[in-house]
Amino acid sequence: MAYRVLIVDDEPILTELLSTHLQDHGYTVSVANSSDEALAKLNTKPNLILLDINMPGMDGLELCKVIRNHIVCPILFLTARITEQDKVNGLRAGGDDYITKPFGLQELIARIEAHLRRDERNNRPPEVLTSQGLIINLSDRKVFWNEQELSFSKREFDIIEFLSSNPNQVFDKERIYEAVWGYDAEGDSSVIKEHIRKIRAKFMQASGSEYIETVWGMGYRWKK
Amino acid sequence: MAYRVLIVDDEPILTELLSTHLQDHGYTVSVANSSDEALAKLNTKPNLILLDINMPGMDGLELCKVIRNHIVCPILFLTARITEQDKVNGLRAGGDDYITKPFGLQELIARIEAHLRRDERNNRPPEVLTSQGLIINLSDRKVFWNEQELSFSKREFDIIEFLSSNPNQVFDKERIYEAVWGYDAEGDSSVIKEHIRKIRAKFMQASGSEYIETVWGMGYRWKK
DNA sequence: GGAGAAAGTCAAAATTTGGTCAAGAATAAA
DNA sequence: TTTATTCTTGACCAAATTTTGACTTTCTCC
Repeated sequence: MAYRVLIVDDEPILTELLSTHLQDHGYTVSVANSSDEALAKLNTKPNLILLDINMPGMDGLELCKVIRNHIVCPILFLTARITEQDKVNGLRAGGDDYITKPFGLQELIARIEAHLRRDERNNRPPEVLTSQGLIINLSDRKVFWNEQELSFSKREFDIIEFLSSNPNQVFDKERIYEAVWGYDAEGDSSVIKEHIRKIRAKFMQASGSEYIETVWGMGYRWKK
Repeated sequence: MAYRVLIVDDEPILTELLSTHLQDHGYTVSVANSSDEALAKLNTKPNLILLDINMPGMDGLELCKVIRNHIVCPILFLTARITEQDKVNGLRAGGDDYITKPFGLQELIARIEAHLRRDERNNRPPEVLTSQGLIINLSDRKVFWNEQELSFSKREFDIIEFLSSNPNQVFDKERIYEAVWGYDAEGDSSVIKEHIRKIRAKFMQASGSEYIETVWGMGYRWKK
């Protein structure tokens, strides 16, 4: 899905140029040539906003504060001024970065990408990032080994989730059973060894590592 | 030291019954027949709270939230209701477990013990640091001599845990056996000398020190 | 020093535990 | 419905641990 960028600047020549360039790089672009227009176009829910500081009427700093009341996304100021005081004002207003005119289009793209990446990371659901290469995304319930996605059944993922969220701690089968099946579940906690076997097999095939360690007589632990 | 349990229920017959039963099992019990009384009795610093959900005035869920602002300990709800929604509400309010009326006293004791055990484990200081170089990590159940990890079986570790947590104190074999195997375990406490031998051998090989000292005719002590 | 009790040693037996497998039961998908 | 997937169970094996008992050593006290 393409990222949406909102460009706010009162110089049509510049906005046209930027718009074309960003579209060439795969972005979906909205353009606003005034503050009012910008506010009206917030409903496009941009992933990132490029904002000119010098505009007639409500200027970029003011606009930035207003925008912040509505949505959370990276806001990059486009500006000619670049005093220390300007930076402070911009950050106070809720901006994320400055790009001084004139700027290279390459640089602009690079900055935009950097901010989108960071934003994505911040808003990303909590992940357990274990040893390099392995990503366990708890809210999507997905596991990646490098680029490859490993598929686990519900119970399997539940066990992985519980153990990997408490790395290095040993949990006996009763405790795991209680955590995954529910404290009031009835049944034999020996099912766990079967699930553990399946989990290990999948990890082993993909990554060559088992991740779950047996502590004899005690239970299992997630080896980080 | 006996665990302290606070029972909060507006039915005197029930609280009386529970109180007696828990006392028989060695617990120190406080009883509150109302929410107000319960709050007043928090200063007994209970290790665990049994809380009736259905009470006049502030109900158990509300009370639970309030209690959570004061102390951290397992809170078990006593309840007749048991819908899925109730569980969610209870957990949201900060409860740890549900026990539905009517319940067996056996089960109650078992649940209480399970929670106390877990609580103790979670609140345990992460590691015992004995003489330089030796690290005994109780929650991970790992022992390090400098960088090297020493491996111990369950019983071995349990013995090390018990002794090293009470350094310099002498315990006779009966006492150690009771602490590690359980007060109601049957068997010959002479097994201990064999385990001690194994433990000593492992420590000796790695560190050149035995750590466990024999006090002739008395028992063993952890030499710090 | 010697008797007797307590602790240490050792190897083998007994038990417990975890891993594996196959098949049946339950659940979800088509 | 059929089909496929997942979950659970029980049996079996292998490995690791725990216990046992016979034996030796060490210590204490007379």
